[in-house]
Amino acid sequence: MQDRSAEAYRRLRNEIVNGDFHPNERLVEADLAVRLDAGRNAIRAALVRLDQEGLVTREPNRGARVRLVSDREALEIEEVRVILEQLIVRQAAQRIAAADLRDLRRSIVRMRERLAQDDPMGYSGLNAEFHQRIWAIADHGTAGRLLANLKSQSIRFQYRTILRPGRTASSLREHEAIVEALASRDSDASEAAMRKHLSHVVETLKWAIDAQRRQPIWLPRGASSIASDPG
Amino acid sequence: MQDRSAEAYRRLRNEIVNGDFHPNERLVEADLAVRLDAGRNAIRAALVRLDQEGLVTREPNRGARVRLVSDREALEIEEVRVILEQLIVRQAAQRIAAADLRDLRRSIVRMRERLAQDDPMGYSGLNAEFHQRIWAIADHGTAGRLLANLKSQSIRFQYRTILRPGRTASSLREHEAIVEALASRDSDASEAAMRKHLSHVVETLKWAIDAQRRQPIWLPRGASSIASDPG
DNA sequence: GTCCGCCGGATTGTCGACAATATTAGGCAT
DNA sequence: ATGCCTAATATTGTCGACAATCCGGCGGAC
Repeated sequence: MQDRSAEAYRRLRNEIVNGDFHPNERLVEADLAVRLDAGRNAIRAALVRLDQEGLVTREPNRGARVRLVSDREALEIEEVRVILEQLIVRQAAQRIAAADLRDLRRSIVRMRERLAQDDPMGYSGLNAEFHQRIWAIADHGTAGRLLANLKSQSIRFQYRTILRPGRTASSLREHEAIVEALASRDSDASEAAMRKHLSHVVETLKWAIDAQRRQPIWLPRGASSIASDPG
Repeated sequence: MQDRSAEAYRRLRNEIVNGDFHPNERLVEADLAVRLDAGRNAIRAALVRLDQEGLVTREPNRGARVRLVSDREALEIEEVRVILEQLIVRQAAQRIAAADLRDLRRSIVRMRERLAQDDPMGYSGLNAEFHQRIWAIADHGTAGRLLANLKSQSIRFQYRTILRPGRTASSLREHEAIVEALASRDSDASEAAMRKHLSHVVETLKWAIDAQRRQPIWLPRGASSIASDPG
């Protein structure tokens, strides 16, 4: 593979991460093949990859489904993310260059704009970009890969955390603190700032999960409020 | 897949992790198919999985090779492992039951035997088992999965660390300290003991890498001292 | 009315053949 | 002898067909 299959993989992955499917929705190879204009084996290879990546599950002779990550697992993922981000920001503090710092500050400015325009969705995108920029600065391939993977698995939950009132403003302040710590090239301070930030993220995630428990909401791709198919 | 392919995947994975191949050795689909008695597509699926897992690399139209992890990457992996093990042992301290503690102490006893018999290889196996037991106690699926994956990637390096003189004895003492901390159900103490242990592991890894740089050794599957094929 | 087993459609798993691409070997000119 | 172009080989990528398996519905027994 890596020719047609890589294309199918990318497109399918995007659709899953974007939330184009219901949780637990069946992924029928033949359907995907026509929809993505690829051979069935290309689809198969893509599904194997996505399975290994944790985005879909495959059962023998029963096909693939988009994987539903449980509340508990979302918290686990976030726990791991916290410590990985701490490791990374610590390393970033030691390697950061002037240009990097400028980029980060620009990110902050743009986030401030989104906050002023009351655009939490736009803010969320910039937030992801901000963290990825730090990964790039740290240049820690292993940790970066793992973080990217974890993020893709839990993205459905991230969506909900956006809705928390007042969260955007505090998030911005925390980001500013991280940048200042990085500017001083102080690993300990950077890690502390990141830890503080992420502890609030975890708290927000718990809030989102509780809110979800009380009143489920989620209707992607025009469907009734119940998520999974009858299976 | 998941029928024949899963079998091929397991066998191939074992062979790679056991070091049956040279680093960078080519993995020709047809050859593997006859050797593992599986169809070529089963092999293909297995290679895709192993690629995603980081054990092999695949280039378009050029096939798969067992992945060579660099010295730098081995250190990165160990860094991540350190923080993941800390997270896990902390959680294990909160969940550990009497039976778990008994098992851990039994592990220690067996390790002591190996040390007395001057059997570092046997000790190394028990060492892996010891850590996995802690993962099981912590019951942190996400972190456990990541750790298992990282370990398989860096196993070639672990082999070399075994040879360090006197390392086994100190390792055993550090393990005992971890068990005692776990016995008191003290998360902070457990994390500290684990951190101390792993800092020595990292140090030993650096030593092994340096030793390797000075005098390369490695001759799996009857071959000349030069590792990769002429390609 | 309910439970059980059988049948038909839908979907995945496997195989073989062929096309596309890379790699090697050989020949020719210089 | 060296370097370049071409042919031959080795290997991967793709397709189609068929077998194996699962799922749901239907009818009969009680």
